[in-house]
Parts: sequence; structure tokens; C-alpha cells
Amino acid sequence: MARQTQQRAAILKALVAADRPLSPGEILAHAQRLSPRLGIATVYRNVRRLVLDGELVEVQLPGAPPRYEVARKGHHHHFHCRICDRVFEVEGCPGPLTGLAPDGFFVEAHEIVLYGLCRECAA
Amino acid sequence: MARQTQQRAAILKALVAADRPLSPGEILAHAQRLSPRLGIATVYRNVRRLVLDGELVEVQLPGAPPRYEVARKGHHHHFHCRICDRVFEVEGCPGPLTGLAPDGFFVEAHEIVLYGLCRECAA
DNA sequence: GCAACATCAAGAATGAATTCTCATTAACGA
DNA sequence: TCGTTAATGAGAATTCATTCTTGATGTTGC
Repeated sequence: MARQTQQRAAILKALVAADRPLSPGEILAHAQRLSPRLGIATVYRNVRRLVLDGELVEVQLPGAPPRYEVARKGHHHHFHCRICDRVFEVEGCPGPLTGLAPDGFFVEAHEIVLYGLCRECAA
Repeated sequence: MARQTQQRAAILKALVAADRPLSPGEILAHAQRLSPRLGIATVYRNVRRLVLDGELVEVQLPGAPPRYEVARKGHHHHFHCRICDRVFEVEGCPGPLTGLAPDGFFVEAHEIVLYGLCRECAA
């Protein structure tokens, strides 16, 4: 059976504390504050399992490696800062957008990504 | 100076004829109809130069390799068919979406991707 | 507490996309 | 047409994210 290890706890805590999607490298950096000897392979192993277990969801953004965020957050979108490369969550949504597709196309989902400067980089 | 080769012409014609963003592999397959001995390295070489020359633009979509489309098409978005994996252009746009970002964030651009079934795969 | 064994850390290995190498081909100015 | 040389084709090499391997470690059931 699965064991509750310090490393997995550190990985989950890092994602909960960040409250934004993190890449494997970011997860490593954040979680190492709690578990200093943590290695990147352990991040990948645990992230894979946490996604399978439904605790994390993968967030794919254009031209960027996969990021991961805690599951059950409801429908939302993302903001990608072009300076610091961090990704943030964005609350609203302009609607289902089914009207944009050409006739005969069937829209099942949509993704919106905003680009620009985050609060810190805009200051 | 740059030469006008059959291969480069075939690559551009393939992209113009397709009227949708193509991946390097798709460009190879389409352009080989016009230039059968075309190789993948030549596709990458020419695509890189055509992007630098401003004739093509790179289209990045979530979780997908880069695709390329002819430049100067105006603001538009994309539809990614989950069955055939082809990407199509979509005309409209719901607006600048600057209101979605949190306070203090500065929105410079946005990308919208629709997912579902294209006309052929929905039939 | 202790033994069994799931998990770990570190580095090697993998895989896929992209780029490089180099002998050959072909574009184009004279 | 011809010579120069940019561009090509094919396969090797590279890159980088991710996964595997190994011996060591730490968690859990008893």
C-alpha cells in the first residue's frame, strides 16, 4: 500500500501554499524548503501518482512544460507572466465560447491564457 | 544570398493551401506531394528562416509541438480536434479579456483554444 | 521495537524533437 | 553554359524533460 512520506507531503504542501500551477522544477525548489534532500525524480514519481489519484491536475500552457495544481478548483483560466514565467490562476470566464467555432464543429472545452505582467513584475 | 529553391516553395505552398497551422511533420507530409525527396531537416531549416523573415508565425498550443501558419492573418484563435489532432483557425474573439486578470496585473495578449470535434470527425 | 518492503536520492538511461555534419545537388550571376 | 557556393538529404548527434536502476533509507503493520 502507499506510504505517507515526508517527501510526498512536502510536494503537496508546496502546491497548496503556492496556490498556482507549478512546474516540476518549481515544485522541487519549493518543496526542498520542507525536505532539503528531495530529488527531481521523486518529484516526478509523486506528481505522476498524485495526478492518477486525482489530487493534482496537469495544466498545459502553450510553449511551456506541464505544470500541476491541486484538483477541485472549479473552472478557471491562467495568466502567464512573460517576465518571471510564473503562472497564476484567473477567476472569471467569458462563457462557453461555442459560437466561435465554424459550423459543423463541436466544442467540448476551451482554454484561455492571458499574457503580460504579473503584479510584482508590473510594479 | 538566399536562393529560391523548390523545397522552400513547396513548404510555403503547403502552408498556404492548408490554411491552418501545420506541425513540422505535417508540413513534411504535405510538401512532399510537391517535392517528394524533401527531408525533415530541410523543413526545420526553412521554417526557421521563414519565421525569421516574417513570412510564417509560430503557433504554440497547450501540450502540442509548435505549429506554423502564414503571417499577416489578423487576430484569430484556434480549434484543436481531439480526434484527428488537426488545428483549425477560428475567426471571432470575445474581446481583450483584460477584465479577467487580478488587480495589478497588466494584460498584453491572450490566447484562446477550443477543443472538440472538427467537422469531419463530428460526422 | 523490529522486520518487511515501499520509497528515496543520485546518476544513468531513455525518447522525442530538433539540429548538425558532410558529401551531393542545384540555383543563379556572369 | 559554367563555376561558385547556398541548399539539400540522410543519418548521426544533440538537447532536454522524463523515467529507470540501484543500493540505501524510512514507514508501517505486527
